[in-house]
This record gives sequence, C-alpha cells and structure tokens, in this order.
Amino acid sequence: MDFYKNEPSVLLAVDCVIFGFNGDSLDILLFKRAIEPEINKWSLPGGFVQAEESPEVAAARVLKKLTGLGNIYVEESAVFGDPKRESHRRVVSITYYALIDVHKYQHVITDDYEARWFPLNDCPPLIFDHEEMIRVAKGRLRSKAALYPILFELLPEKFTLPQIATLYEKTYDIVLDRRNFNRKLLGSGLLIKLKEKDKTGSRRGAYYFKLDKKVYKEKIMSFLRYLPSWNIDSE
Amino acid sequence: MDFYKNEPSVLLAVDCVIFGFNGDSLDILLFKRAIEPEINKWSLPGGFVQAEESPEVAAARVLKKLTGLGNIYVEESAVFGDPKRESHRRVVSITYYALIDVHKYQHVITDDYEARWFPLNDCPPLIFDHEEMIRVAKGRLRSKAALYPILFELLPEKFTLPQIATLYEKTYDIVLDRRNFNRKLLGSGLLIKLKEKDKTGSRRGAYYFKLDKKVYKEKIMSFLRYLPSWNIDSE
DNA sequence: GCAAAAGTGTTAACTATACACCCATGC
DNA sequence: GCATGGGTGTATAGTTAACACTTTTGC
Repeated sequence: MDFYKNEPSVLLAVDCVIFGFNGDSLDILLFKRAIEPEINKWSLPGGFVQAEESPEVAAARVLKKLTGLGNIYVEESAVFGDPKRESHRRVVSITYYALIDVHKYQHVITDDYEARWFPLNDCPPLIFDHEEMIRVAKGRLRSKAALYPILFELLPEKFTLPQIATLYEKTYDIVLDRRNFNRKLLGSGLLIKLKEKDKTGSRRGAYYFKLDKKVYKEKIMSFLRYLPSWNIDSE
Repeated sequence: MDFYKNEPSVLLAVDCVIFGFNGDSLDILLFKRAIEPEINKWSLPGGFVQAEESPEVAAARVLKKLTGLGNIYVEESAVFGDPKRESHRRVVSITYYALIDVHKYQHVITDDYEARWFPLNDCPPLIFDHEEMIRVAKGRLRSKAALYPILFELLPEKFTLPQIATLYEKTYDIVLDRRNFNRKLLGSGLLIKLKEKDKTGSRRGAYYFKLDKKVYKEKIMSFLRYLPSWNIDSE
C-alpha cells in the first residue's frame, strides 16, 4: 500500500506577485519577511502549502491574510524549483500573480507585517529568486493581457479613459496614441459611460466608465479561436 | 538552522503532455503505467522530481528516457496539487507540454514501456486527473501558439504548406482558407522554399519548405510588445 | 483523360495608424 | 483669460476575408 516510498519529498511553498495600479505606476506589494531565514528582508508574500490544502487555496489564503481581499483575480505564473534556490533547505515554490484594486486594499490593511507598494520597475533587492519571479510574472501578465482584457481587474469600479490608457502604457512600457486607444476601447463593447466625472485629474474632468460585466465575462472566458498574430515584425 | 521544521512536505512529480503531429491528427503520446498504483492503465508519462534535480530537469529526463529525444521544446503547463488527486498518498504534479517531431521519435523507440500515440480528441480514459492535464495543456499550447510560431516544432525539417495548414486546423479545431493562409505564411519571412517536392500526398506533389532559423528564433524570442487583441468578438 | 490535391489573384471590408484641434473648467 | 488635461474626426495604409479556377501528374 505504501507506494512511492523511496521518493524524496520537498517543502512546497507559494509566492504571490500582487500587482496594483495607483493611477500612475504599476506596482507590486512587497513584505518585510517575518520569519527566518532572511528575516526582515524584502520579499514576495508567500507561505507553505499545508497538508490539506491545494496550492491555489494556499495562495488564496496568503492573499486573504495579507490584503484582506478574497475573490480576487489570481493566475498561476511559474514553478521555481532549483534545488539550490534556498540555501538552507529545499523548497519548491509555485508563484501566482494577483491583480487587485489598490483602493480596496487600502481600507482593509489590518496586519502586523511591514508592507509597501513598489513600482514594478523600481523594487528593492529581494531574497532568493524573488526578483526573477517578478520578471516572469510580468511576462505572463503581458501575454495574458494581450489576449484577454484582464487589466481591468486592477482598476476600481469606476474608472476613466486616461486611467486605462496609462495602465496599458505602464504594463507594456510603451506610449499610446490616446485618440486611437480611446476609439478602440469605446468600440470594444466593454465600457458603459457614466454621467459622473472624475475631477481629480484635471479641471475639465474625465468621464467615469464602468465595465459591462456580461461582455467582460464573455471576453475573459472566451476560448481561443484561431488568431496567430506572429506575423508581427519582431522589430 | 532548521527553519521550516513544522511544515508539511509533499512528493513532487512531473507529468508530460507530449504533442506530436502525424500529418493528419494532433496526437499525444500515452503510456501504460509501469508502477503501482494504477499499474497498466493509460497515463501521461511522468516521474518524481529527485533530490538534486529541478522540476524542469526532471521533465527533460523523463522525456529523454521515454522518447530518446533531448533538446526538445518544453513549456511548463500547470500545477495539479489537489490534496486528493491521488488517493493513496499526496503527490503534487507539475505538468509540462512538449512538442516533438514524431519522425524523430519513431526511430529511437527503445524502451520496454507500452507507448502509443492517440489523437488529442480521442484518448482512452486516463488515471487520476491526467485528462484534465491534457485539456489545460491544449489551452496553453493554443495561447502560446497564437503569439509565437511554436507549432513548427511539431514538423520535420522539411514540410509542406498543406501540412502546416492542417496542423493549425487540428490545433484550433477550425477550417482555414488555404489561399489566405498560404499567403500569410509566405509573407511571414519564416519559410524558405526548397526545390524538392513531397509526392506522398498527391500526384502533383507539394513543395517542401524549411524554416528560416534566424527569423524563427527572433519571432520565438521576441518580447511581447503592445498587442491587445481582445477586441475580437467572442463569437 | 480524369481524379485529386496544389497552388494562385482580386476585390471588398475592416482595422490600425498618423495626425491637430477644440472643449470644459478652476484658478 | 489662460493653463491644463479631456475628448473628438478624418484620411491613408495595411491587413484580413471572401471568393473559384487552373495546374500538375500518376493512374
């Protein structure tokens, strides 16, 4: 009955790359590590997968504990399993990335960890291979966001066109033509224009929009049809 | 020094979804399982991650052992870690998908496992959650192949236009207009036309092409620029 | 000579790009 | 009234999509 008995076992951890968008830069949430080894150094939030827990559930647990948020967008990113990635003991880590609305986060901050948002392109040195985890997660986010409009998960309920544009610019490190981008957005069927304006960014104010939830779900769920776009010149 | 000592450990396995294209259907390579439990049932090829081995290396080892092939295209697919996914003992599996040229495989068959190619859409019942693994891997393959021309990894050195078209049709379960598709291919800069013809498929014969390796590498490696194509109607 | 697959050309619809000005408002 | 960011229109180029016939050759 005891199959596999000569196989080695490993500790299994999850680490989360939590993306947030403050309206200006694309940020990730980092924590001062609360346990040894490498205590008090900046790191991705993580934890060990418990005995009765799947890795996804472990990631959701960590996220809930550290951000107060449940029901957020989470995707598997990659496994980091080099035998030497932690020097003391072998730990294999599954990384996830999460997209959260920073405004929701702000209000639920209830923990005794030191946490801080850092711009994606300007993070402090991190423990182990956590910087590599972030690089990979950024790539995954870009790929996914190229096919599905998931970046809206980073925005609040109500958002403006300039906000979306800035978000895409920061995600892909590009500059967009706002005229063309607005047209594209408005033609996507994803947006519902509200009467209200956001006056914080300018005197004139920018109209708020909200997502058309139904259209959004469809686009998020839609299975991939044929769309090889690898014809694009790789500059 | 012994941090983490109260954390549970798990057995870590890799399972590989090996895709192959025989010119007609997109297939995966399945094996009659050689160990208990579930011995002699069809399953994905896999193995345990060893103490001094990273998961990628474990996957490469399994692939090498079962197909004789090294240096093949492998991508991480997803982690399957439900605590109950194997009933006897907790095993967390990292799945990879590999793209191989079935012709190379044929000639190196040197093992005592029972192995067989099955059409992706017509597999026998598999152990544990292996059928789900295949579904997920297929989705990953589709997503990746939508952005990068990786499907060429499934073709031999020399291939014909109708072969590529069929491959795309089988991958996405669609029917293509061969005129438009051929034009797109020829305009991609990926193909070098050879003098020789493949006469096995028709009396007239179809010209062989080979990949322009340089262009191919560029396109495979190219980092993602801005290309949200989520405007597409989700039918 | 005919069956069977390979290969090619044109037009119309659509999508993406490039580009510059007016608008609304708070101060 | 002016500075600031928000918003819009149009023309062009490029890309995709829809469509049917001719070519080659083994039998």
